[in-house]
Amino acid sequence: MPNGWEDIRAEVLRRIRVRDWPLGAMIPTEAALAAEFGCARATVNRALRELAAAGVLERRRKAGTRVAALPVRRATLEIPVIRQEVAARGQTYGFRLLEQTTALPPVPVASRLGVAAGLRMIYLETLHLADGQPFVFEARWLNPAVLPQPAPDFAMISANEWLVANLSYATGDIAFFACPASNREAAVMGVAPGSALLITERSTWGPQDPITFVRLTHAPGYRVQTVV
Amino acid sequence: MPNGWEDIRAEVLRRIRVRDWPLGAMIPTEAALAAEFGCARATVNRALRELAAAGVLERRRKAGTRVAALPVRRATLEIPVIRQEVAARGQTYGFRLLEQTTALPPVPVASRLGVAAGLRMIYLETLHLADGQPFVFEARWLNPAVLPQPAPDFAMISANEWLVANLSYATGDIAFFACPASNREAAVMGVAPGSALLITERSTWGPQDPITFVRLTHAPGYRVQTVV
DNA sequence: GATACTATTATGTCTGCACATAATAGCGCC
DNA sequence: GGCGCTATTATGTGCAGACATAATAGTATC
Repeated sequence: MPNGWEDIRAEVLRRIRVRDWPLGAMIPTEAALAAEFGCARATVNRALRELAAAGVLERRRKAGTRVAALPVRRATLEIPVIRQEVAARGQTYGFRLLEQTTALPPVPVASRLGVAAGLRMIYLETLHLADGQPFVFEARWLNPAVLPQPAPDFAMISANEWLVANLSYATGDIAFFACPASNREAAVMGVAPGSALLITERSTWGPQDPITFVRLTHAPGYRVQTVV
Repeated sequence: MPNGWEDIRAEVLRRIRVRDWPLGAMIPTEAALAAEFGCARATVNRALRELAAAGVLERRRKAGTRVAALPVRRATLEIPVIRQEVAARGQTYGFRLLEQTTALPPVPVASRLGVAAGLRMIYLETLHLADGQPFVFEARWLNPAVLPQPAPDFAMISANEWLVANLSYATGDIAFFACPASNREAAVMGVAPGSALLITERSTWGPQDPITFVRLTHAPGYRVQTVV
């Protein structure tokens, strides 16, 4: 009886699930659905737009709306600041700045970020601790141009957190993969060399400039968890 | 000049980035912004709603809209059918059904899915191939109640694909983690035991019943890639 | 038959208005 | 001061109508 956009979204989803509208099939126009449900076209539009954003429908002007033929699942990850992640587990957070230098980044890092070949960048190694145990090993290349003068003291506030608080809303990409622990990683994390570790790599760009490339080595057993 | 909702979204984002509106600060009301930009409140609403969905703003009725204090990055992963993933790399896809039995699932699987303790489920092992090389090893527990009669032949169509095509739009959760290759995984994937492998685990529920739990073991070097 | 233009059509967006809803702020009362 | 009710307010949603836009389908032309 209440025909809000969420009701319409639910009804459309139901018809897809019970194969009233099979995969790949066209569905009625917005105007037709609005007439059927007794609501404004804007309301149907809102419902269908949400479903299209979720990957359930495919819409094209003039062509109409069809049920996605091979639905692509879209999962959303939430990537909090590491301190928050540790706190959310009920553990106490700490970190140690292991190294800070300025150097030429390796070619893969420079090309990934798209910085000039000869640009010297800040290199930071930070170990994040949960209840005193190694939690994440952060190896970061940072574009010095994005830092204010004087530069923040990354021994006091972790680079991870400073960047989120001061250069947020940048764009970037993220990758996850598994990697055997290098000797350095093994020593820092306190695991055997060759152990299977989950790695997160992130590249981040600001409005104009590249900002940072970071490789996070997670402690064994770490899971990236998602709710669809 | 054109003050569409995307222009307003861009302008709001710009003001946040340049700290016109600092992290955690309240921003003007929809009505005020509509007056400033010379557009309808609905247009401002659309822009702010999108930014709230992206995690940039936090909105509460009556309380108003504020810039998120500690922005949580939200990354969206697209999880295609394995066949499509292989095809997208320009490789030829193939798969082999290694095993199909009916058995009691291990307790962790049963409890994760929330099925009755004594329910026998279908167990499938499928090896997905890219250009003939092992790409993903799929170990799946499947609720027999969701299958039609007669059951599909999972040697002809992979369980992965049949489920997407026939039981799509279910909900579930996804986890990624790194794991050393077991002897079985090492043998199937053709790698050394103990190699670092990326594992994906997915649990899926339909409207009423649990559907499936699947563990995907990815070939070495596999990356889960995201664009924010 | 091939190509270029045009009409049609479904979605995309905007406006201006209205009412619903949730949560705060203020008031009165004890 | 502390409690509970009420008024206010910002967002959430809805409607009807309008125009914009993109893409198809059809038509005219060569």
